[in-house]
Amino acid sequence: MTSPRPLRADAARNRARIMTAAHEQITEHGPEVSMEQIAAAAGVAVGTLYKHFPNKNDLVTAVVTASFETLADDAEECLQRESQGSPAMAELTGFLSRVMDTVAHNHTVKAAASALGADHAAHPAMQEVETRVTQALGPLIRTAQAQGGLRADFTLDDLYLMLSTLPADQPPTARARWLALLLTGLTAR
Amino acid sequence: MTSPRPLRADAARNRARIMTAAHEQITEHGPEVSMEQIAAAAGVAVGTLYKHFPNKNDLVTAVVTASFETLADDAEECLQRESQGSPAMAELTGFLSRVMDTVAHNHTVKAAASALGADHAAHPAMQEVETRVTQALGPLIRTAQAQGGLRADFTLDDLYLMLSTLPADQPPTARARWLALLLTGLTAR
DNA sequence: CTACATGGTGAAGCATCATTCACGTTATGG
DNA sequence: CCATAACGTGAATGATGCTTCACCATGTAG
Repeated sequence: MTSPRPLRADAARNRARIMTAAHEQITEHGPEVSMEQIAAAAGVAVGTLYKHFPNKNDLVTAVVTASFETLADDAEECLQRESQGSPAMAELTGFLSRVMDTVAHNHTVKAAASALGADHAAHPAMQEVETRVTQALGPLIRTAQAQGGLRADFTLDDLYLMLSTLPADQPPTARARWLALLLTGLTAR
Repeated sequence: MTSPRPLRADAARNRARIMTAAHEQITEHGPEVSMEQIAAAAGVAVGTLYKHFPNKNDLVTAVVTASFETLADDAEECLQRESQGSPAMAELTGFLSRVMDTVAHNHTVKAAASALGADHAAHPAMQEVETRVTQALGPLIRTAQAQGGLRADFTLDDLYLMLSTLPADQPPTARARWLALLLTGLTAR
């Protein structure tokens, strides 16, 4: 269903190079890097990019979706640790804090984080990964509330809201302060 | 010091038209509107824009700085009302709330709000207006703390930080929720 | 009323980009 | 080793946008 033909050897290699290069370039310069620049970084010609992706938007989406998985992995590890005795609230704040710091110098994850909670109706791949995040973070939130660390009315949407407003271009001290202020509001009384 | 020559009549008229049109266009479409579009909206030719502003950036800055004044006015009115008996904390939250809602459909004020607290070393005009905001909001913060509504360690920089991370592209309910969560954290215990 | 500085015009110059395509290359099955 | 489908190439195309400039128009001082 996915692959009628196995994809030629060099084609597969180039595709991987393109993904890697695109990821690096977008991470560093944001989604507005030119196709030329991505091609150069990948060591291929522009035309090759279009042999693998119909247009720039699809390439960017592919890259963002892929690094989206990073977030899902992190979230699942949080749930994992929680099941081994770590306090749920600590895992949640750790997650938030890590994402915030990553987003500060990683445009790809920044795009991924602000895509969370948005309706990516068009991109089923994103839909799937978001489900992973949801299934990890949802239980974590409920546990944190049961354990009494997190205010009872806090929802997953609230978390996504926070992720979408992370102060990416602030200095580390300001970011830390931002998180601290918010956390005060999230703590159960 | 400011005007060696009084500026010709039609020139003054056009300058005003340009500012108005630029403001409207930037407010609606963001700072990335083309000079062509601004010129069209102002009813002048592109070249005329450059007779009044050396380049696009300077025009945008002028517009943003001007609508910056809106924020300063609002802040000063808050201080005014406070001095007439209104609770300082209420004025602060009102200010935050109004700015948040404005920013949601006004790209100009959005730019102005996120410029607050940044070091606009190059633009003395912005510097001045920021001083107005600072001198209105600073006392308001201190009063709110003295009256016991605002947490004691809250600073002006914190407020600027919040203003720079306002959730502009979220629906009204999400925005309200965001503010509510935040305010819980800002309230004195 | 006139001279001319000041202001206005918009086509043209440049850059930057995304995207295409006619053509050359190469992996791979037979 | 060959045939050929798959792949790679990069100059060309067309869109968009900022900025400039040679020329025209007009407000205004005298």
